[in-house]
Amino acid sequence: MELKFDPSDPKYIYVSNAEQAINALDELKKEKVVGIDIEGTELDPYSSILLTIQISSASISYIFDARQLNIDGIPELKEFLENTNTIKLLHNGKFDYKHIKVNTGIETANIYDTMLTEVVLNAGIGKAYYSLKDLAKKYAGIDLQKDIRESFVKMTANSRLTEDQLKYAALDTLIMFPIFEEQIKKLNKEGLLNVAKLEFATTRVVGEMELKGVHIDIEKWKSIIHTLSDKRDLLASKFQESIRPYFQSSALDLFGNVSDSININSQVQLMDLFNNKLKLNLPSTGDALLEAVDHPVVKILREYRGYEKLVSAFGDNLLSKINKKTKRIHPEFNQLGAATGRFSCNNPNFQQIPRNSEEAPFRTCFNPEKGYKLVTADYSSMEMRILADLSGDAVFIKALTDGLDVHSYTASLMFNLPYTDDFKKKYPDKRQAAKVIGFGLMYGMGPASLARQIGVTPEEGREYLDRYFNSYPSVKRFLEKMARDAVKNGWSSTPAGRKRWYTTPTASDPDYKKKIGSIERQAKNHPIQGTNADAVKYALVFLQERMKKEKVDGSLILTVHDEIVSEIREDQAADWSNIQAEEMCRAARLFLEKVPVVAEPFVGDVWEH
DNA sequence: AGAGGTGGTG
DNA sequence: CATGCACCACCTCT
Repeated sequence: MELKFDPSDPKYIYVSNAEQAINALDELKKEKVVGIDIEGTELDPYSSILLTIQISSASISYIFDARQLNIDGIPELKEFLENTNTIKLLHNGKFDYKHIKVNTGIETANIYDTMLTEVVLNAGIGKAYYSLKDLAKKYAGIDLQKDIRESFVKMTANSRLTEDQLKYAALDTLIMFPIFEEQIKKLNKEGLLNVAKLEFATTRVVGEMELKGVHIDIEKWKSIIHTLSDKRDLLASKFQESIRPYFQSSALDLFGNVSDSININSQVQLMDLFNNKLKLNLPSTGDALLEAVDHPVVKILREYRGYEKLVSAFGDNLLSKINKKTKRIHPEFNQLGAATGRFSCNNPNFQQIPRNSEEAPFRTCFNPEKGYKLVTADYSSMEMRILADLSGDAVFIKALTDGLDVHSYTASLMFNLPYTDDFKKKYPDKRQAAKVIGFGLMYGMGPASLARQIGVTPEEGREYLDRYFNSYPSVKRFLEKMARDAVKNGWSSTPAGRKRWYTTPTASDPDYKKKIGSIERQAKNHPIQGTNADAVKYALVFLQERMKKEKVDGSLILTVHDEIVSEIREDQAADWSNIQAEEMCRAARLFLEKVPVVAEPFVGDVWEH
């Protein structure tokens, strides 16, 4: 591969007035592909000063000084960045998209993202080697020096950029060309071009979602946490009292209070208490085990843990994430957070906020801005529908098409009972067993854990599985084929073409069977979970386009695996809720043709459904 | 700093 | 022989 630039002395032109900008854009308009990067003073787009926008051809980078230029007075720049003709190479384009949008209002379009591409090309393997520095090394053999990046933090609205800073800024755009060339070849070879395009389209939507953030009722949140932490503290004291007899010393602390005998949060100290003092002989302190232990100390601990979990994981920390400028929380969405193609979320993780309960109605604290509503829609039993469709099982599909209560119907097949409207009431245990299998199979569950969950012997668990598979023979064939192919090929794929790779163990590996088993389970799950993810991503893209087209005053704000939440102006919310469900179904139907797809919309003043 | 345990979500 | 997918946050301990 031939480089069109000198990594040690990259060519650039510094652009600081309108005339230079227009000349630069005239040159750039001739290119089919450009590289784009920004430099700013901070990671948070709302508090960062945008210093430069670098746009480059394969050989020269134009460094637009965003502080010197009156960007509103150069409509050519907006036209260029928003055009859909020029391919814009970016690395983690979501970041640049957000900074450019907040600082200039420009919505960068037609993104090719070198980072997302690398993750798509390596899903399931080689975790966390996706920085621009890694890719420069891997694809062009170039060592990028990143230490200059820190110097941008100290910049102000007036300070001059140094030669070193400008060269660094230029190189970050130029370096993406050789990476792009090589990645495109791989995308084509692996049939991943369409998946990559889906990710590129999604990344702008995710950028907008992160910029919008989520509104929170701070007082309500504080009040819930306050109540929960009081209860927790009370239980902690009760715990210490109840174990004191087992400890000899009751030392006083500096303030004359009786000090705690053990740290209630330490599993080491709990194990000592359980086994040496209480003689309970427990292998661990997990709740699944403690559930079956009939001892007052254990009962208090379990109750304590319930509150401790909520207070520590969802307490004050979440409030510290409220953005000073926007007064909203801006969680970070990683659109390729899971090897299956699913999103993950952090800072904070909105995908693990507890579901509303009487005592801890956390989700009701997330509400719309005044004059707006939250519109929530989730796919109904999506993964089950995917399994039915992909396996092509005629009986399973018919049950879904006829709108039956699938778990009851499955149980009726398994146990040779008539399917009736009151089946759930008449045979709750049988229905429950069918339900557990229905879900467990999608994770590659075996007879032992099935038996554990429904409280039967392993032999009976095996029999239940057989009965299930006899009812839906194609499901069995489908899952086994997924497992077999993944072990044979070293990868699995969703119908959309999204791949996940596996590191197959060598025959001499002592854990060979265990590892193969793990691959088989992952491969059974991947097309199911991955297709759900593919559908949600298409839905996000469709929804964003539709919102713009219909001039709806609102934003997408959250996605939680099979759910999408938007914040919509009051008078438009009802209509939009139907559109949202409709677009989600349209997205899913790209992959599911044999089963009906259902998305249930809900309009409300808080996050719930 | 990183691992392991525990537990919240879909 | 063992055998449930995908995450992230907080805690303790080394």
